[in-house]
Amino acid sequence: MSTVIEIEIQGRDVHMKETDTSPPRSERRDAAANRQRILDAALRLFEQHGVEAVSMNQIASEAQVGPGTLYRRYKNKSELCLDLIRDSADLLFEEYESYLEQHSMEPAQEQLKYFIRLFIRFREKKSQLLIGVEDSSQTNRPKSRTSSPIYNELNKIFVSLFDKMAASETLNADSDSVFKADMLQMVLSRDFYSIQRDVRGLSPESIFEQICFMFHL
Amino acid sequence: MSTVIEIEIQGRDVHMKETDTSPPRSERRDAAANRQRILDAALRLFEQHGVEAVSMNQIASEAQVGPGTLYRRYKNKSELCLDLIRDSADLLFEEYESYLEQHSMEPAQEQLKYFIRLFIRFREKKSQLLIGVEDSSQTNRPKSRTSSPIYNELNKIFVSLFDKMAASETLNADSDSVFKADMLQMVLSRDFYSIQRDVRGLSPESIFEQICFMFHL
DNA sequence: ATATTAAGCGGAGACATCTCCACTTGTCAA
DNA sequence: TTGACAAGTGGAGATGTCTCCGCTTAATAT
Repeated sequence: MSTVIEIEIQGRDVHMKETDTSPPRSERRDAAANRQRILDAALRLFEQHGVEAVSMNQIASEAQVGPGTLYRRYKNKSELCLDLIRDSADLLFEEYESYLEQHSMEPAQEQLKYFIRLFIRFREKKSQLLIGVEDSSQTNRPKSRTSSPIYNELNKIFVSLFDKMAASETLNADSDSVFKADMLQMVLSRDFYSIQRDVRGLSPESIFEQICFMFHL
Repeated sequence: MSTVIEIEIQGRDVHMKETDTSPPRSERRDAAANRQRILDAALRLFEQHGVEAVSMNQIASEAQVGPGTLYRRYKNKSELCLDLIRDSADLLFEEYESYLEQHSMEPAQEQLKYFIRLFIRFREKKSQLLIGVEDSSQTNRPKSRTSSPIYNELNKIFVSLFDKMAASETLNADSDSVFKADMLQMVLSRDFYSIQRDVRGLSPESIFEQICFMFHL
């Protein structure tokens, strides 16, 4: 339990500043260096060969650390991708925040449409890494997708938007916002999105329109 | 290419009769015996330890064949599960056919609802094996889910039903039946269904109702 | 400076998937 | 029967994921 919390804290430290000698026992300097080398190596290999084609072993040896060291930080490739995409994801949320501040009076429907558009752009730009995040490797299957922090952040946003929409509608039936949100995320997930894009041949714009239609937006 | 076709034919032979000495060069007797032993072993192990916990190696050695022999027939565990579930799936489709014959005049909407109910029952009864079918192991990822024969059979049914519904509606907008069908299948897939059932705590009935609501049924 | 100590390291190895290919064995035609 | 041959076999091994655990070492207290 405490372990999990500490790792969480370390992760945030790295994202905040460089020289941070605050009370909660900072990350060892050599460990930080290794972490950076891992991230660099992973990014390089991913760009060169594609996320799917690169193995954890390759990353480890490219970063000149043992496999154990790599797995110590990242339970699997999915978590590694998550770390690599974290900054972009934060940017996505920030962009949405700043939009919200300037369009706080717009109907929730429009806000939702804006966010969906934003997310689809994100998906297109970071497709490779996002796919990496989404398929958790076999061993820790049990919870998988739903447990990803990004999934939950997104879910919170969608639920609150659907709630707002339900509240503003005069006659609304038994629509469950959580169900709707999960469904929307399913539709925006790799599994569905890739089928529509690559198998069915839809453009991102068409997909957006179909989604809006299905969710009455 | 020809290989694929022949395997297909052999598969059907086994499902049709026992002693079938028809022209297209039947399956060797010893091979058939092995196949049966594999199926038996797999079913036994799956029931005892759960699908996810059983490895292809275990199945092979339990069936007293080499790993190569096992993989010769089934590219992965997913295909093996498919073979084990095939009969039940056929039954599902047959049950639907016979329903259709007796309710051919009902609105497509009702027919669709009936089929969804049928499928949810199927899901509940065969959850273990169905999950096994749905997650294709890593190596042949590219196409995965969409390419499963069962996925396509289901898709055909859903598309035709949505088409029928669209036709009977006087004012219908740009609703794409294929998109809807894919979406419905997504919602009935392991990924989504399990979340709703196990994480969100919904009962099969609630899930059914939510689905109907979301698809205007 | 030095000792203490837990974070961090790395690689051996358990176990999984899947391929390859030299060998065996039913089957069929002669 | 028997020989030819394709269908079928099995297991070694390539490659991958992930764990375990004894050793190393940076950070802190003395």
